[in-house]
Amino acid sequence: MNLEEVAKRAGVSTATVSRVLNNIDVVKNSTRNKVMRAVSELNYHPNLNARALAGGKSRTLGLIVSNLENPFFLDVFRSLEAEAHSNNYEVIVANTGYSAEQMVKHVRLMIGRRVDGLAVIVSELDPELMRELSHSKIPTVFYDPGAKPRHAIGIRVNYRRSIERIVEYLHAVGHNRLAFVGHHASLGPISEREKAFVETVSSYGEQTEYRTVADQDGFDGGRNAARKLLASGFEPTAIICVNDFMAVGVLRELREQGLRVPGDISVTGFDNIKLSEYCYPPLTTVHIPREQIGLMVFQSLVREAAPNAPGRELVLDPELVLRESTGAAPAARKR
Amino acid sequence: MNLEEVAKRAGVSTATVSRVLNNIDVVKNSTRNKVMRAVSELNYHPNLNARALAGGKSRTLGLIVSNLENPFFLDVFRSLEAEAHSNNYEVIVANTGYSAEQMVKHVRLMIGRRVDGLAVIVSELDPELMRELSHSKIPTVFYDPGAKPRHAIGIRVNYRRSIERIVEYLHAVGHNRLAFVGHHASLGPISEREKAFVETVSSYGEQTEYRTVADQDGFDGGRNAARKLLASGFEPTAIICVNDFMAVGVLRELREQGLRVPGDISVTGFDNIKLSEYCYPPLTTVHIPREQIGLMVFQSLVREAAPNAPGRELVLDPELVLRESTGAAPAARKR
DNA sequence: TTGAAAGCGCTACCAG
DNA sequence: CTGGTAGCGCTTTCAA
Repeated sequence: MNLEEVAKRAGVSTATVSRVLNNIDVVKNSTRNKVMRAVSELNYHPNLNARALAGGKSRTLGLIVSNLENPFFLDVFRSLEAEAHSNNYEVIVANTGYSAEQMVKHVRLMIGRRVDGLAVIVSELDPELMRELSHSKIPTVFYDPGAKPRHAIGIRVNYRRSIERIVEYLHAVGHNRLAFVGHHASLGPISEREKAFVETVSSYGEQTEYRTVADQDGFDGGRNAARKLLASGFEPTAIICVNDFMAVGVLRELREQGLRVPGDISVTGFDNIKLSEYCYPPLTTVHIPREQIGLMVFQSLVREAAPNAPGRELVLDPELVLRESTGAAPAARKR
Repeated sequence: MNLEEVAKRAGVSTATVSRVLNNIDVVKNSTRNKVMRAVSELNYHPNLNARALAGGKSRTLGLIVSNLENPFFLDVFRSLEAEAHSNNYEVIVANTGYSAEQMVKHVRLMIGRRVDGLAVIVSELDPELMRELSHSKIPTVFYDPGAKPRHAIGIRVNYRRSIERIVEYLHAVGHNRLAFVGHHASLGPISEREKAFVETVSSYGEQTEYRTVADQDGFDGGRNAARKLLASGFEPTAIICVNDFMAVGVLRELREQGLRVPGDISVTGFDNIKLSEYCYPPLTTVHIPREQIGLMVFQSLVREAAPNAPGRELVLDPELVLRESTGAAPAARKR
């Protein structure tokens, strides 16, 4: 089924059918109707591949994320998609699962598909790959939630400040043995959150101890991290998690070891995903506006968008959300 | 950047480049190397749209689901994708959010993309749409997790039996006021789980009371459902949820109303998503093997697959997973 | 307002 | 083993 058959049936040329299908309003109304009828009678669906090829654009955006299982990424996807849809764009998601191999593969796929824009929200960015990408001339947005934005695109979440607020708050209510739970992909120099943690805690001087652990992103990873932490002999009064997703895993391990939250240990998350309200106890966390991120990503990818060009630079400041997973440090506890 | 430029650079014809890129092993090794070099020097990425157009196939599968936020669907996606990848296929997901409009839109999009196969795992199947789809000649698998499989494709989860097992178990430990929490999309005649619930409970006769409620799929929906249920005056000894996702919402509402689980009320989920182990208390649920579903979907879509054709029909039987969210009915409680 | 025709980049068939 | 070339289905001038 193709344009030609439709054209034949409607008694017009393929050019005219194309015009009708693309809402080019030079077509006489009666002609348009004939075409429309033929289209529906034949149950015709334009071949998008041919369209993209001939037209040189796909009205499709690509989004590559590290872990769709983590609601943070899913939320960004949904928000990007919502914005895209209302601008008549589509978005294709790809999940790397933190694998560099998958990352390469999906980037190439996106290039192969000739997406009109690509958003890369991952932690495993390889410089070589970035070159390959920029070489492709596809408008791209990099956003590494575990690090500072690579290419200035006007989105900046102040992770450092967020962590500071968490630590300050905990310190204020008496916590002096803090632990940070990160995930592997956020280790190393790129981990803004972890760095911020270490620096902030260090600034309190000797009387405040800290430790960091890491495992995979996810429930299991959080649980393992907590287990390792507790097995290490360090007895934290509070555990700061790199995200809510892992925090839920941490909560479980604490529960199983008979530790009360926040009675014995306070726990904080990060992102403020829906689950952070529904887990037990509900998590104290930092709200990261995924909707805004999706919106900004769209706007920076699609030039034609940005209706009233809102400054292009948006710094998202932390908003601490206090819930039941945190409280005052246990008064007297052996060191 | 296209085949021709690569061909020119390598000093061969486009046909040869194409052969190399497609691993057609008639190419002399030295020639292949020249081409490979040109490809990487030019940072060439084949245009997949052109490829699909010319080749008549995309090696891409489409998957449409109701609610990616519900880990059940995400798991099916990941499993389908894993299987697809290992067979050199790609999969594109689309989320309807239970909206019929989105459903139509995405089906058309998939047809437009000329996917080589389409899996539709939703609750909002419209007969008209199904006609449109079958007209498109794209191999399709329908699988409605809330109903019985439409097109026999060899996957069948025995939902009825699963619900029966849950109810029997609860009844055996003394529960006699049961409630079912469903979601809107699973209402009506298509809701196998709800029907099974009603019928099973009814079979216990007068001494066992029951009620059903429904709300949106999700944490909030579960919570609302629980709230409505409790506000109705009915005092269930156990709440059977259509899936784990909603069950977590139910748990929260019970907690906020000061009801203990399972002390005052037992709660069950369905699917056995990861979260069911991590919520509090961990959910008694029924394990639904998403990995198998993804695998079967792939095999029924891609004929060339199914290496040792495993019978094509797989009935997945329920496996009850007992955890802490259920227990004996509270001994003496006012009716 | 409409039609004819030249590509878009690639595959696959036919020769050689 | 390699090249030439006819499409794949659609968009987009250019003319009429």
